[in-house]
Amino acid sequence: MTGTRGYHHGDLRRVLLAAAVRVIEESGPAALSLRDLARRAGVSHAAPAHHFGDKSGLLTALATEGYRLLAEALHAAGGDLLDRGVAYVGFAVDHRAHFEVMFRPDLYRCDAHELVAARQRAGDALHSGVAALPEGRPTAQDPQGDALAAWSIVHGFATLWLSGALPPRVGDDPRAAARDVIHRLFPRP
Amino acid sequence: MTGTRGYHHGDLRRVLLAAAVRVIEESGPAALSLRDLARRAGVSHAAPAHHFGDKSGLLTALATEGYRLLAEALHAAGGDLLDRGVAYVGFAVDHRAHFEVMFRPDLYRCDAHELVAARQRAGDALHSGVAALPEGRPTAQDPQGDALAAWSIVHGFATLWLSGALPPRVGDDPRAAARDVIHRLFPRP
DNA sequence: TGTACATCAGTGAACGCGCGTTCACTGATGTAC
DNA sequence: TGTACATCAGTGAACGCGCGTTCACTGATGTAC
Repeated sequence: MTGTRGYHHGDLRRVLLAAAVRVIEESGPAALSLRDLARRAGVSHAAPAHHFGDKSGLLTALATEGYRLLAEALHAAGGDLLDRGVAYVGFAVDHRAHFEVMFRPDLYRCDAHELVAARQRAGDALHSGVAALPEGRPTAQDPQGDALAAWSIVHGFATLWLSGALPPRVGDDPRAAARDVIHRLFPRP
Repeated sequence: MTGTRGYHHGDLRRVLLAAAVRVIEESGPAALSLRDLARRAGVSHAAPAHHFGDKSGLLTALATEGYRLLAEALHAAGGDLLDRGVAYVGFAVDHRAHFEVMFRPDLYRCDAHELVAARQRAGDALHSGVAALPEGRPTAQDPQGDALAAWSIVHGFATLWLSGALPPRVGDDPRAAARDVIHRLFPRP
């Protein structure tokens, strides 16, 4: 809050996570170092270890936060599958650092309790959208197959968008472009 | 060929690239170091610089090789879009190190001449599959939209598969699972 | 209201490590004559 | 067939750097009495 701070930072954990997001957005997770984060937070280089133990502890916290944010975003999008798909892409674009770390299980501890729970909740939100598809569709007898196809197409679009591999023709509105792509998988009558 | 080698290695460039593939498959591109590659090749640590200049030079060569292999794989799959999609996923699974580097443009020099050419050829192979779709389809008036959707769904499936995010239920045959997923995007009459 | 004490967050010096890069060198190979 | 020379691939010692980790410490905060 105030410019000067005392011996105790007060909010260091949150500040370190925010700094990590900034670093990853700029240079990717490989460029992350605890010393650099401490420098950015204006704190001694040994301080981060107090909160996260080590680097993979910090990334575990970041991935957990990411799964929570994703679950929230999916729920906020409502029950329609198309909207949920767009929300998935929107999450990836708005939180690219979280998104990138979440799908790099080698970077963090995948079996951490809080992380497992958050991931489960996000997965449920993903699947319950497919259950809401109109009945009488050709593939209605295999909703899990539909869920996998839906996940693939939104995840692929988001990944390609973030890597900058898409041609300029696609435009600069990821949500609109994603909506069109998803619509081809689940056409409306 | 023989166990002993003289002062000159003879095939160091190729051996270094192969070692890089192994390292990336084991630990990801972040774990790559020129000194480690030299060690694995049984060569002094300064030798790699002779062939690649620096690390991003080596990764540029690796990405270029990747785009060449992808273009080959797509052409070898024939003209059918479904088969090309399956081939894309097969390439990603069989050459995960190449695949991973190719879509991390921050790791290499994207404007290198050979790389640009190879990427162009792979992109053409991807698009010409969509052109071969049967006419009279609902979205036939927008083949570029179809191409983007197809690319998204195969890229997403491949990425999810490689990251280990897919549930066990999907099985252990990525090509078969990919075929089913792509089929939902382009159903056969 | 005041004092004593436990707890916790952050400090700063020290360590060893692997890395990339540089540079003068040396051994092997090929070519010209 | 032999010699001289240019070229190139690989060597090995040296450098400085940023990193993670450890550890005894110190300052701030909260609680018990």
